[in-house]
Amino acid sequence: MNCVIRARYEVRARIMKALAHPTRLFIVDQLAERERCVQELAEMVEADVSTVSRHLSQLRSVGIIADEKRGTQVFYSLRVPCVLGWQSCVEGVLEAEAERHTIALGRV
Amino acid sequence: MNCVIRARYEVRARIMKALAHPTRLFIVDQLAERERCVQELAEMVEADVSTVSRHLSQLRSVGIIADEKRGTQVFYSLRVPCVLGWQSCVEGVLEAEAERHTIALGRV
DNA sequence: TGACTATTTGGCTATTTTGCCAAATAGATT
DNA sequence: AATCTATTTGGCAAAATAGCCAAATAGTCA
Repeated sequence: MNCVIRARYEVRARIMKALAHPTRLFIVDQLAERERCVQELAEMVEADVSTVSRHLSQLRSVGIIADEKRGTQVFYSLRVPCVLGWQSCVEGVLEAEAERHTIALGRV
Repeated sequence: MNCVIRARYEVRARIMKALAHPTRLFIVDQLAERERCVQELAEMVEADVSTVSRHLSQLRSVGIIADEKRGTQVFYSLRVPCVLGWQSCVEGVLEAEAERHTIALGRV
């Protein structure tokens, strides 16, 4: 794998990594519904505001969400809704996995 | 976020995380073409065979790839091809990000 | 059986990630 | 200006991840 190819996969991995956390996946789902400010999300996930701020920062740094400051609050919104489409595939992975176990058990 | 909801997002995150690594994304792409054995992939990514074996183990543990032993070799193949579809969205994220920078620069 | 090959696993270190607290920053209000 | 609120950032410790070497395992073939 040469240098330029590797760089391409590193960029992709960075985007995947930004989503690869339960709290961040939850946040993306919430932002799909409507924009939210930091403390609102912090209450929902029951984590420190600073922790949520860092999660949001990660999502924003790869461009998945957008931020807009209004007054003292910062409202975050989903910039790239197609990430929601991944979920159906994730469910597919889970189904395939369940099926595999069924087959494995069936063979006993 | 209650317990059962959290558990659901943790499962999803585990699947995302399995893909959130440049080497593993590369491997998935290669397996989309055709099945490969461990050493074949190790040569391609220029990493230790044991390292690649562990990457494959992660992908298999969440059900994304399948393994089949034939002789002394183990052939891996892509079980859930829909993960390939994520790439077009990843490209979309990158484009949105590029556009954001363009606008930002344009406003200077 | 014994040697050989392919893969996995144990053990280790280095690096990254996570989450909290405390402090800093930015904007609004009096 | 002083204060108050919302958010971000510095710093830290705990946990997870990555990669390599060496050793163990599983299968093949003489």
